[in-house]
Amino acid sequence: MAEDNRRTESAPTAAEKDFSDARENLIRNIQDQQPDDEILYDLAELFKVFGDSTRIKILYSMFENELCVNDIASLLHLSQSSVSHQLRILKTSKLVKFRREGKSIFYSLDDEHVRAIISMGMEHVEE
Amino acid sequence: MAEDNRRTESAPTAAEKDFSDARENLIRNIQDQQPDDEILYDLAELFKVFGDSTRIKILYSMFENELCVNDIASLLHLSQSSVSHQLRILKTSKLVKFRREGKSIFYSLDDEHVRAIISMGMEHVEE
DNA sequence: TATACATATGTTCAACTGTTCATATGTATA
DNA sequence: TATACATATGAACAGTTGAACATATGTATA
Repeated sequence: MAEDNRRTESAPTAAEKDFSDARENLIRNIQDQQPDDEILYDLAELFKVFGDSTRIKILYSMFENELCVNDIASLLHLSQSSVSHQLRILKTSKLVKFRREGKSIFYSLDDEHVRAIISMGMEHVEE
Repeated sequence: MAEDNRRTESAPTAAEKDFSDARENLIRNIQDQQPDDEILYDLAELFKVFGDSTRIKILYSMFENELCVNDIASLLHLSQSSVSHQLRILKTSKLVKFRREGKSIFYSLDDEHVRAIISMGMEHVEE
């Protein structure tokens, strides 16, 4: 009952052992090189923001122009509330910036990264 | 009761009207230039795949190496099932490719776009 | 300061998503 | 072909999320 019943096959050969040792080393190296969980979490959060078709449409509409909430709402046939909610998310994740002019607030893409990320994604999709 | 009560303010000036006409033109131009909804939907779907920390970790672990399911599971302390489920999603969206070698299946990033998108995101996050 | 316009916020709810567990499929070898 | 290993799949459940609605805040002007 207490005997070793883990394998009915023969013991690993020396070559097999070398291979599996190398594999374990590789895994440990990757573990060490992997960025902190927190950074990868933030990275996922960033992409999550791009990962909604309403937000992508909003971002795309601002690709070359600054727009205010009502512009976007009428442009994309969305409710004002919905646009405002989504813009808040885009502001929070620093994907858009804004400036006030009288009663209106003009939104635009925050930096070139945003454009670059969208463009990269476009290339991948348009294959 | 039937009278026009929409505005108690004065009628728009000529300058105001010009501005609002120009604005409407701008909106129509953007509408025309906007890619098809279907493409923007696909784009959002693509980013949605990047938008999960488990999948990002998996992708990152394959940044420079091909790995098999169990490698990833032990590397990231995830269940085999979870890794397999996520790899299926990554396969479906063409972010990873794979090759079989005996009992194992080695996964790796599908192309340079994937690396580029992750790198862009990293730059944005690491500010 | 009352009114209209522009934007923001809070809440509720249905739909979606990732994980887990159990199980199935595929592959190599004794 | 029986066994072990590697991966895949299916179902159920908890947590998350976007949309809609009502309402609040901020701003300009009469």
